[in-house]
Amino acid sequence: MLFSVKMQQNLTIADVMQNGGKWFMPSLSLDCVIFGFHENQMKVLLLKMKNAEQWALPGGFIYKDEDIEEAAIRVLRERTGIHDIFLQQFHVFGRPGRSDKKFHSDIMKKDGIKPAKDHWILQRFLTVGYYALVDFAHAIPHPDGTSTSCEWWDIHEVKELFMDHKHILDKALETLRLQLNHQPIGYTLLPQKFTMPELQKLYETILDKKLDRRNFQRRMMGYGILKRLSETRKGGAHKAPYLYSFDLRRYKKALQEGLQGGW
Amino acid sequence: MLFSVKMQQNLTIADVMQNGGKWFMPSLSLDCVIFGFHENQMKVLLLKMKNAEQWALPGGFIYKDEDIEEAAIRVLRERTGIHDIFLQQFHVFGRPGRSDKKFHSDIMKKDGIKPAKDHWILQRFLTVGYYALVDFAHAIPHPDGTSTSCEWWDIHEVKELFMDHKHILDKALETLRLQLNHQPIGYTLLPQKFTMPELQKLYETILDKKLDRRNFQRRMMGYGILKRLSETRKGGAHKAPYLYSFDLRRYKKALQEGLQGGW
DNA sequence: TATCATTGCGTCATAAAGACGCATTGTATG
DNA sequence: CATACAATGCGTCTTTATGACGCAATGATA
Repeated sequence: MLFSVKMQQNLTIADVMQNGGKWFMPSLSLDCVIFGFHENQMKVLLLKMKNAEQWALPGGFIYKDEDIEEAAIRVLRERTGIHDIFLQQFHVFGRPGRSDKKFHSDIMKKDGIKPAKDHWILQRFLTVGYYALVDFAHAIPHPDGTSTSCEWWDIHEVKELFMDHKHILDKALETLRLQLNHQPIGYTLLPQKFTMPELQKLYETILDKKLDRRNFQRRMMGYGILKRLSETRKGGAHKAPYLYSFDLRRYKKALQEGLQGGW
Repeated sequence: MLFSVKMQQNLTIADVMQNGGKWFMPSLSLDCVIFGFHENQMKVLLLKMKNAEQWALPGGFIYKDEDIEEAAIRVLRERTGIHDIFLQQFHVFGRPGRSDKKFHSDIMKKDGIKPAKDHWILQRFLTVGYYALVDFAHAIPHPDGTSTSCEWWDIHEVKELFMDHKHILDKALETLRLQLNHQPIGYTLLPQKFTMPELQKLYETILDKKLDRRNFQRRMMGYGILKRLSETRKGGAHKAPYLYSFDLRRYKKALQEGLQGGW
C-alpha cells in the first residue's frame, strides 16, 4: 500500500499521517489489482507516485469499524468512479520485511514532521489483496492524494512496481487464471455487447495462449450462456461479426458449477 | 481465534493477556483448518474450549516480526506434532463484528483482571484462514493452554463452532474442493502406501458424491502419477487390493498444470 | 471346498476436444 | 461496378475422454 490519503481525497497527507493511527486498523492495508480489457489487451490500473519515480497499485487503509471489503469497494470507487464493481479477495501478503519504512519516514521528514519510531505508519504492514474486473469504457481513472497520475497499463509492460506490488499483481493474475471457469470474467470485463473474437481475445490474454477460433465459438455457445443479437459490428475492415451479450441468469447458474472443461 | 496461549504452552493465560500487546501484531490472528483422513472420513481437528461448552479451530497470534505462514506452521506443529506440514492460506475473515469481545473480557474478569476498554484483546480482530492437510496417523493432537482437549471431528458432524469458525471451516472445504486438481490432496492426506478404494473414498468425501469405482481407477492411472506396488493389503474380508504410492516427481509436475478434467 | 463381496481389467456407447474445410460477408481496390 | 481479400459462421472428421456396466479373479469366511 501507499501510505496514504487514497480514500480521503480532501485530506492532506499530513492529516493522515497524524490521525491515521486513530482512524484506521493498525498494521493493515489493502491493495487492489484493477483489471480492464481494452484493444484486445489486459490492462491494470496503476498510480504514479508523487514522491518517487515508481508506480504502485491503488490501495488504502481500513477504518476501525469498516468491513475490509467495504474499504476495497471504496478504493475502487474512488479510483474508477464505478460503483457496482466485481471484486475478489485473493491473498494476504504479510512478510515481515515487506513494508518500505524508509520511504514513509522520508516523506514525513520532507514535510517537516519527525515521526516517532512507534508511529503507526512505520509499523510492519500486512496487505489484503483484492482483484477487480471492470468495464474499461466505464472506468475513469482518478489519482489519489499520493499520486500524480492514474493510468491503465498493459499487464505485459509492467516490469517493476513499488514494494511487493509486482508480486501482488502476478499473484492476482495467477488466481484469475485458476478461477477462469468460476468467475464472470467476460461479463465484468467486456461491455454489454461484444463480438465473439473479442471474447476469445479476452480468454487468450488471460490464458496467455492462442485458441482455435472455431472451436472456441462452438464451446462458448455450448455453454448456453450467450445470446446472439441480430446486430452486427459494422465498421471493421472485413465481415461484420455478430454482437453477443450474456444471458445473465444462465451465466450465473453455470458459474456455480463452474464452466466445464479445461483450457 | 481463541484469545489465547495457543502458541506458548508454558505461558499462562494471564501472561498472554498482559503481554500479548507487546509481543503480537495488533488486531490480527490466524486460524487453521487441519484436515485429516481416517476410516474413510474427512476429519478436522478441533479444540474444546476451557471456558465454554464450545469447540473452536486451533489458532494463534503472530509475533511482531514473524511471517504469518511461520506462525501457522508453529500452530500446526504444536497441535499435531508434525513438522513438515502442507498448508495453504485461503481467506481473510474481517467483518467488524466477528470478534467475541464479551467472551474475552469475561475470562479476564474471572481471573481477577479488569481489562481496560482499549486492551489489545478487546479490539476488533481479523483472522487469516489456513487449511492444512496432514497424515492422520502421524498427527498427535495436543490441546493448548485455552483448551481442555483436542480431537478429530468428522466434518459432517460439526454443527456449530466458536464465533465464525464454522463459516471458516465451510470456506476451507469449499476452497479445497475448488483446488482439488491443483493440490496434492492424496499425497498429504493419505499414508505413503494406500489402496485405490482409499484414494477414491478421499475424493468422494471431499466432493461429497459417489464415483464409479472402475472409471476412477482408469482415470487415476491415466494421470501417470501413481506407482502400483507389488504388495497387497491383506487382512480385509475380501480380495486383497494392491497398494499404491505417488510418483512424487510426476505428481508435482502434473499438479502444476492441474490434473485434467472435472469431477 | 463353496460362498461372496470386493477387486482388476475390459467393452461399448456417448460426449467433448482438437484440427481443419469451405462458403459467406462487408470493406477495400482498381 | 466487379473483384480481391481477410475475417466470420458453420460444418465435418478424427481423436480422446467420460459414463455405464460386464465378468473373471481373489482371498477371507463359513
